[in-house]
Amino acid sequence: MNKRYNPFEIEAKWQKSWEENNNFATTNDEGKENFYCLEMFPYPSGKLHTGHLRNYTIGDVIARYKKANGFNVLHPMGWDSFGMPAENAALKNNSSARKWTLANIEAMKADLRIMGLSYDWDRELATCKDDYYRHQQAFFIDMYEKGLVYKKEAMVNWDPVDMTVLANEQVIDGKGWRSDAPVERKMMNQWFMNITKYADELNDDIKLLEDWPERVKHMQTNWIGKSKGLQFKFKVNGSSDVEELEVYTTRPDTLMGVTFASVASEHPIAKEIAKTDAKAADFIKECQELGTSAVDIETAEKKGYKTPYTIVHPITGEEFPIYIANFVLMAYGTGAVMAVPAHDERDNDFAKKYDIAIKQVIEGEDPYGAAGKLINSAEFDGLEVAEAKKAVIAKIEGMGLGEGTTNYKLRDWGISRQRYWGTPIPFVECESCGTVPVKKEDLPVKLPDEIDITVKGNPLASDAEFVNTTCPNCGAAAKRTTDTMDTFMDSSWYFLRYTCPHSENVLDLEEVKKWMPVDTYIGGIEHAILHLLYSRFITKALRDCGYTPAELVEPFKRLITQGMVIAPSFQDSKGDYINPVDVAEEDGKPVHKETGEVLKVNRMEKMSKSKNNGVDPAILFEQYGADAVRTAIIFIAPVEKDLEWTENALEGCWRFMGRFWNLVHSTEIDLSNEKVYAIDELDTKEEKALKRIIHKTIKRVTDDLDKFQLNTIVAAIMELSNALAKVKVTDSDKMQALYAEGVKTAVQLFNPVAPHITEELWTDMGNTTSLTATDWPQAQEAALEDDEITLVVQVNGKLKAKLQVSASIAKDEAEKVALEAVVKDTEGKEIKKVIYVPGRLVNVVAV
RNA sequence: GGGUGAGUAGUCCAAUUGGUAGAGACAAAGGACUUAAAAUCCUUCCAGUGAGGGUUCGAGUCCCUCCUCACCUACCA
Repeated sequence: MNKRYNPFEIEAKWQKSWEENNNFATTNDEGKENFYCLEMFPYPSGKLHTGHLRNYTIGDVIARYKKANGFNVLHPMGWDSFGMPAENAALKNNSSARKWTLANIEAMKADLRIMGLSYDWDRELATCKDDYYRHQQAFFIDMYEKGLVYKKEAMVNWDPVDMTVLANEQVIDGKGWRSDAPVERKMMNQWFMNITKYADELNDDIKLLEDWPERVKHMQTNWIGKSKGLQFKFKVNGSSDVEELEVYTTRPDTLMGVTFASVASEHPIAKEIAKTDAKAADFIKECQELGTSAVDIETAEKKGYKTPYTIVHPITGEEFPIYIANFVLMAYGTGAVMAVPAHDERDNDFAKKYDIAIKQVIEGEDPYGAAGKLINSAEFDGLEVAEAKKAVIAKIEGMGLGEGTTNYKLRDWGISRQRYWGTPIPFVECESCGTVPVKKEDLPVKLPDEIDITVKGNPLASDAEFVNTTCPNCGAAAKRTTDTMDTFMDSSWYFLRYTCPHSENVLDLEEVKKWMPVDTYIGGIEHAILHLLYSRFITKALRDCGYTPAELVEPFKRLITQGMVIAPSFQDSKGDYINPVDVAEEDGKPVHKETGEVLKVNRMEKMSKSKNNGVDPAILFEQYGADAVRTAIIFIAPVEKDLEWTENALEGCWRFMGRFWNLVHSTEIDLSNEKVYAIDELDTKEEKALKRIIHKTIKRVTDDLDKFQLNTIVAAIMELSNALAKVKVTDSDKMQALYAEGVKTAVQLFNPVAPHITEELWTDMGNTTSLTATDWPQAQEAALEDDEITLVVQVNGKLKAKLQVSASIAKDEAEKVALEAVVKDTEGKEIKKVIYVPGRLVNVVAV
């Protein structure tokens, strides 16, 4: 046979064939186990980037592998298709967010098709379509009725020119990103999800996530930020209106060391004082003008204002001043702190600055550590910190001033967005009935397909047809809620909907039971906190609304967080970033292809638009075909590590494709030979060695796939391929039969990574069924064992000799030959000990 | 400041989980083929595992200290 490798032809051919034969429809075979393989669905920006490429290739390898291993595999894809970019694009192009989004979906779907991914497209969903979001509206109403959704006043970033609410990332240096107007802080009525109600469960269940990366679990834990402490009230002197100040502390043991209190600038006490105290008002204003960016916070000086109010120590009755302090957060705890300068670094700095007393109450060298015995603490003297915490809490509880509590950093989730392109919140504002949910049978509250997006503020609010309705309760004229939902809501349950995308109900309980939890969820580390936390929350909330089975506590069994795709960036003398496609190498230096200018090379960093260091996957496919690109993506780096993109590595994979192709197409050996010899039927060393390589490769590839060590499977297949390439038509018949067996095996093993070339070769070898319907090869145990091993002989841990011995060598015999081999090295020494590791080595300890 | 992870040939990466540091690839050099080049094939070269200490018969792997880098998080009381 002599046929040239033409990836473009065969890839298109097989993609068409898989589609026509519906090869990746989710199967439901009885007696097969189910496997749910999911990659994070993309935002349809219109273009595939290398991050997607990596994500979906990894997922596809797993899905195809599981399918070959006899699982019913659910491997769906869809679109996270609401969100601001569509509105921005509509504004820019004077077109429609919907049309733009749908066109992008089609464009990206075409790109995905070129990658040769094994999706069940019948389950495709798009969050911007009402057959998806209507169900989200339905359970949102249920959650409202269960108290998991509520409205409250909350601070937002308000752009006074565009008359719109801005997300934090749209505020740049305190100004609106588009209007450039100074952003105002404004209280607005907003919708919230009561995620804090689940804080404890979300925190506890992290321990169930055995197959999640540790660091993601840490991030989740830190984000939830559970702490135990004491919340209690000080009596306040100096005011007729304020009688007490409630504080939260994680260090109740230091209560006796309190010498002042500090409150946030937004604290009611601060506001109270500001009414009559101009200096206090000024100070509060100053605090609020301070930016909230990380840099501002880092550089800001810690400042305070001493108020005329004092707290009364609950045990000693002493009075201490209350300060308004610019570093106290209203959002955490009670917005007020009992300050213990002897044992808290920040309080210490503050006390020194304002000349406040410092009272040490714990012995020991490290004042900020939490160990030691209490001193200067009256009745608590002599207690260890842990005991003292309990004692103080008990004391304060006994006095009726407060109680031991648990506190979380986690805040309730504000989901209101004053924008058009999102899921409408299905509520109506009625003058007489208030906030009323839309009746379920009237869902969906449909987002207008076309809308005047150029109006200031939320376009929905200007759409009379959308806004004006009747009250579901009393029938009177009423107005719809015009807020839409945070897109994180859309992505917090899509994985459930995939199990039953055509169901008339929110979810089909049986299907959810069948497929959930997701067996492997693959995505970028950037979603380690919010998306995963919200998804975990919504899964639990849906369970409590009866939509999912009670036993489904966590949505994702195994989480794979892929690393970023990184590349160096290039800059010319003007500082402009030059894309790698325009860079050539001359004398080891990067130069601009057109101008010839030598470019500055920056360090490796994530491919991004701003650094113009990304490569366009479409170009790669055009040049190398999907199989080579997929292989390179898998081969270059382990899944969870950053992938340093180089064209050279891709070229290497391209060359490998050619060599692999030649195993079938430039050999005289008969590949239709189906005779498979067992290891003990083989005669020569070479035959046995090749047999072993074949079966060891099966084992290695299989084991590595099970461990998600995907880069090494490519290396193993290359090794097998290299070994096979050495076989000649002049070799023995058995050798030639082994060649056929080996090539067949290699094709099967390589299929999850490079599905097109393997299908083609499989067919060319005379097979009539698709590889997608072929079982994974099984390693023959007998062929995994060597009959000879290299026995390493060490003296005092240092390598001295290597001996070829029988694999079944006995301990005594091994030690005997080893000692003989190192006679010279042990001469005149006393042999103290001989260590024997079966099948590996003998270590002689001699002094 | 806190947390997490990672440092192995010139480069990307392996190493049976405490047992010969090298599987695979890139790059480089030489050779074969070619009128020539590309492609292809063959051959060769290169580290003692970031530094130091410890445990052990034996450490890339475990423990401690330090350095560098990356990511996350941050006035969280």
